[in-house]
Amino acid sequence: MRTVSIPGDWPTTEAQARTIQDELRSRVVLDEPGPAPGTGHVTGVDVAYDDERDLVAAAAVVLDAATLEVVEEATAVGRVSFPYVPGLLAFREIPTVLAALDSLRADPGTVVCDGYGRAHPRRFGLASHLGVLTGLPSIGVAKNPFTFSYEEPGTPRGSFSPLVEGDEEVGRALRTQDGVKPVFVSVGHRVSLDNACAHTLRLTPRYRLPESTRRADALCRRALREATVRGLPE
DNA sequence: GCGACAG
DNA sequence: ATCTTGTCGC
Repeated sequence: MRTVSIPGDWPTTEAQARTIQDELRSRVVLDEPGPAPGTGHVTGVDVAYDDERDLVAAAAVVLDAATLEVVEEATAVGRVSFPYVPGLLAFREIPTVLAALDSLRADPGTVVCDGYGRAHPRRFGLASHLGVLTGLPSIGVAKNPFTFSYEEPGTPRGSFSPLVEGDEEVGRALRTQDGVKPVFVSVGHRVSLDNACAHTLRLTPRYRLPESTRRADALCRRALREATVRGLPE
């Protein structure tokens, strides 16, 4: 497990963080379809917190996109780098997630985030931010619609409806299991919305949430427990 | 001004 | 996210 510190130039205020989002947003690539779903690698990333001890643990789990078998795992722990503010989640998660991704030997392929990409107040959620910083194709799969609205998709798995703000489509509410609450898919970087949904469906043969995020969730919690016991150096 | 609000 | 018991179901 790698240990990371907060970058020296990390934003301190919400205003600074929003300015960074506004600057980086222009680097998002939206006109690439991305890797064909079911080929290559897919990497789930997730983060767990211990606010008491000011600790954050991240995990990156690389899966074979065809078989969903684990190819490689990596974790990192550090100090919490930003408070939770809706719309600024990325500043809380990114340093540790990047460290976990960096310590991977395998090609991450497409990165699947637990949160949003384009479905964001400034169209630059965690998945977009991570995509721009790494250059990797990325998508966001969130458990909640946040401030966006949607019509209930049909009951069968695979049904979807647009996730909208006003008349702008920012993502999709996608049913990944029959009759189960949909997940909210949005594009991060270098992946089309159609392919983002296709990836999500391939990653959900059995459960509501993608195998990638389920694996990453379990792993970062384990990493947090170990870090809590051992503590962080210095 | 008040409430809502990814994780 | 995290705090938390039991409970229903495969």
